[in-house]
Amino acid sequence: MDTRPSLDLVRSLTDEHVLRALMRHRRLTRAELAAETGISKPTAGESVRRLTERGLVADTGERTPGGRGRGRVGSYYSLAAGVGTALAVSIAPEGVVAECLDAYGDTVRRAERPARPEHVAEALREVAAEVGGQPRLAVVSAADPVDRATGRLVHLPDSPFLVGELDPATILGGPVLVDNDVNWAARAERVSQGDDFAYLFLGAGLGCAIVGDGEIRRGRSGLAGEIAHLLTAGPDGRATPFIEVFAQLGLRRPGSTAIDVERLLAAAESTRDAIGRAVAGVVAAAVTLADPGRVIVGGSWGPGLLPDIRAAVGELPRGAPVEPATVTDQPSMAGARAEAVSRLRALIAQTG
Amino acid sequence: MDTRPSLDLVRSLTDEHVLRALMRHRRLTRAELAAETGISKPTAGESVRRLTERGLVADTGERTPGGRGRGRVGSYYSLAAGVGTALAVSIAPEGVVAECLDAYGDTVRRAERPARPEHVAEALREVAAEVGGQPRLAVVSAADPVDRATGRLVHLPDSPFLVGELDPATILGGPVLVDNDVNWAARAERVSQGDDFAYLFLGAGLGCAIVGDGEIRRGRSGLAGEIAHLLTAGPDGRATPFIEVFAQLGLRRPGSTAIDVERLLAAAESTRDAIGRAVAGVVAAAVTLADPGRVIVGGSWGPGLLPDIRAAVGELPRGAPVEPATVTDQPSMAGARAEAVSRLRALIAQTG
DNA sequence: GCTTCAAGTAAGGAGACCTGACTAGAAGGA
DNA sequence: TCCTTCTAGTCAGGTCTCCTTACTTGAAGC
Repeated sequence: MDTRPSLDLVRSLTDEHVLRALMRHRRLTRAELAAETGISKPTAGESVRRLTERGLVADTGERTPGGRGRGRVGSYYSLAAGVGTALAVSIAPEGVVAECLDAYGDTVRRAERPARPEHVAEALREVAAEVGGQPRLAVVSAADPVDRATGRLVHLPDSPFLVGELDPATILGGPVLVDNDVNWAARAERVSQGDDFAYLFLGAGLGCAIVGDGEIRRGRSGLAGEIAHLLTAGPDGRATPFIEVFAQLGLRRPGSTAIDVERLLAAAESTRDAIGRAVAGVVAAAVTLADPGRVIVGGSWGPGLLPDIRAAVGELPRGAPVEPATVTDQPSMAGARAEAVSRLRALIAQTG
Repeated sequence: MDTRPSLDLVRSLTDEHVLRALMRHRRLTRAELAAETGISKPTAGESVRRLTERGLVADTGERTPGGRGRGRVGSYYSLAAGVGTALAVSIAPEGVVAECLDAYGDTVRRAERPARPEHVAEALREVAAEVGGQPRLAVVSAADPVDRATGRLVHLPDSPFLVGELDPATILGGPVLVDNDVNWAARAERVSQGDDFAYLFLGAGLGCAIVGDGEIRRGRSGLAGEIAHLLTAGPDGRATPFIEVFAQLGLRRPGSTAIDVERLLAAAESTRDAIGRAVAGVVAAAVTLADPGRVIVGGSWGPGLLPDIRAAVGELPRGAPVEPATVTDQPSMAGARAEAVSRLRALIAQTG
C-alpha cells in the first residue's frame, strides 16, 4: 500500500470522478457534472478548470439549448481529443483486424487484412500503420495459446498451429496485452460482476475459459483452458485425451490437428453421442475443479451439438446448466474491444 | 465506486496507517509511528489522540529505555484491549478445536474437544463458550464441502460424510466465514502474492484447492476442488471417477466412502502405479484447466506416494512440478488462523 | 549544574472541500 | 418594453486535513 494520505489524493479522486462521468455521458455542463458526481458545484467547476489546463477536458463550444428551461445557458464540456485512443487487434485464421477505439468505446478507425499464417507479422504491422494515430495501449486477441508473462504466442502439442512464434508487443510497441481468443470471447459473455462460468469453445480448435469471481483466470503461464489433452471418456469408454477423441472418430482434417467441422456436424447419431460424452467429461472436470455456475458453449459446432452435450451432462453426478453463447458475432473481438476501452479509461482517469 | 472524495477519507486513511503499523510492531512511540508510516510527527500525534479517544489505541505506560540515547523519553502506544479478537475453528474427524486470536496473530485462548459426528454441533457450542470473549468474527474450517453462499456444510455423493447438515454461522453468531479444510490448508501453503498453484489433498478423503492470482478460487457454490468424481484413468485404463479407482483397487473402508490409508500405504507396486496414474489424470485436469505453476501434494498418503505420482505426471504432455506440502502440522487450522487474523485486522483498520 | 539530544507540541500556512449567497444571462409574460 | 423567473456559474467564508518549522520538555551524560 503506497497510498500515503494527502490532499493530492482527494483532488485526484475528484478529477477521476469528473473524467469518469464525462466518459459515461460524453458531454456535461459543470452543473450537470456536480449533480452526476455528487460533488459540489464550486468543486466541480474547479476540477474542470484543472482538467482543461492539463488538456484532458475541453469546452465543446456547444451551449445548453433554450428548450430545457429558461435559465442561463451552460457550457458543455467533454473529453479533449488529446486523451488518446486504444487499439484492439484480432489475429485469427481469417486474417488480421485492427480497430482504433476512443474512451467512449466508439470505433474510430478500422483496418482488416486477410493473411496467411506466415505473413501475420507483416499484416499486423500494416493494419497498425493503417489505423495509425499512436494508440496509448493495445489489446490483442490471438487464436493461439499465449504466454502470460511475455505476451508471445506459443506452440503447444496438438493445438492447431496458426502463426508460429510471434511477439505482438514488439511489433505494436507500447503497453500491449495479449491473450487467446477464447478468453476474450468469454469476457464478451460476462454479464454481471462476480460471475463464475466456464466458456467452452468448440470449433476447429478446442479451448476453454474459466471465469472466477468475475475475472478471467489465466493461470501461471496463461495456458489455463488449453483442454486438448484433458482426459475424458473416449468412444470406447477408455480414458482418452479430448483431442484424440476426434482422431478416433475420424473427424480431424488430414495432415492437421484441426477438427473437420463440416463432417462433424453431418455425423451420425452414434458419433454425436460419443462427442457429447467426451464433452461431458470436460464439463465434469470444469465443474469439479472450478465449480462454474453455468457452462457456456460457443464455437462453430458447439451450439449445434447442444442437445447431445446436455444429455450427457445430465448423466453426471454433478453438472451445471449448459447454455449457448449469446455473443456470436466476432465474440473475441468484442471482448478485446471491451478490455481495450476499460484499460484506456483507467489510464486516462489515473495518469491523465 | 462509492468513494466520494473528502477530507474524512484522508483522515481515516491516516488512522488506518497508524493502526496497521501498530499491528505490525505491537508498540511504538509517536515519533516511531511517524517514521514508520511516513506521516509527519504532528499528524501522527493527532491520529494517536483520535484513536485513543475512540478506544482503539492505549498508552502502555512503558517508556523508552534510557539506553537508546539521551533525549527525552517517549511513551509507547499499542492497540487497546478493546479492539477485539477473532475465532478460528476447526471441525475435523478428530474433534473440534477453537482458538481465540488477537490482532497480532497470537493465540489468546484455546479449547479442544473430541467429538463424534453426531455431536459436533454441541461440541462447537461448548468450545466457543469455553474460549468465550465475544469474538468479532469467526473463521471455520470443516472437513466437509461447504456451500459458499450460506456457509452451511453440505453432503455430496461419495464424499465421506462427517457431520451432516450443519450451520456454523447460527451456532457461533456474528460474521462467520466457513470453508473446507483443503482450501484452508492451501492458504497456509501460500508463499507469495499472486501465486498460482493447485493443492491436492490425498487422505481418507480426496480434495483439491485451486489458488489463482494469489487467491483461493472457490467457484460459484464453493465446491471447486471436490474432485471425487473427476474422470481419470482407472486401473484398467477405462475412464473412471477418481474415487471409484480406490473402490476398484479394494482400498475403501467397508461401509464407507473413506479410503483405507493404512492398506493403501502398504499396497503392492502395481497398485501404487495405478494410483499414480489416476492422480496424474487429476493433475492433468488441473494443469489444463487452471494452469498452476506447481502442484502441492498433502494429506495422509499423498506425500508418501510422491515418487509414483511424479513418475506418472512425467508421462503427461503437459505437467507441472509436484512438491510435497511444507505445512504439515494442522495445515487447515494454520490457514484458518491466518485468515481470521487478516480479517480481524481489516475490520479494526476500517471500521474501528 | 550545564550540555546534549530526542520526544512531543504549538503556530502558521497551504490546499481541498462544503454551504449559502450572489451575479450573469436568456426566455416568458404582462 | 420591462419585469419576472429560472438556471449556470462564481464568490466569500468557514472547516478540516496535512505539512514545515520552530519551540518546549525532560532525562542522560559529562
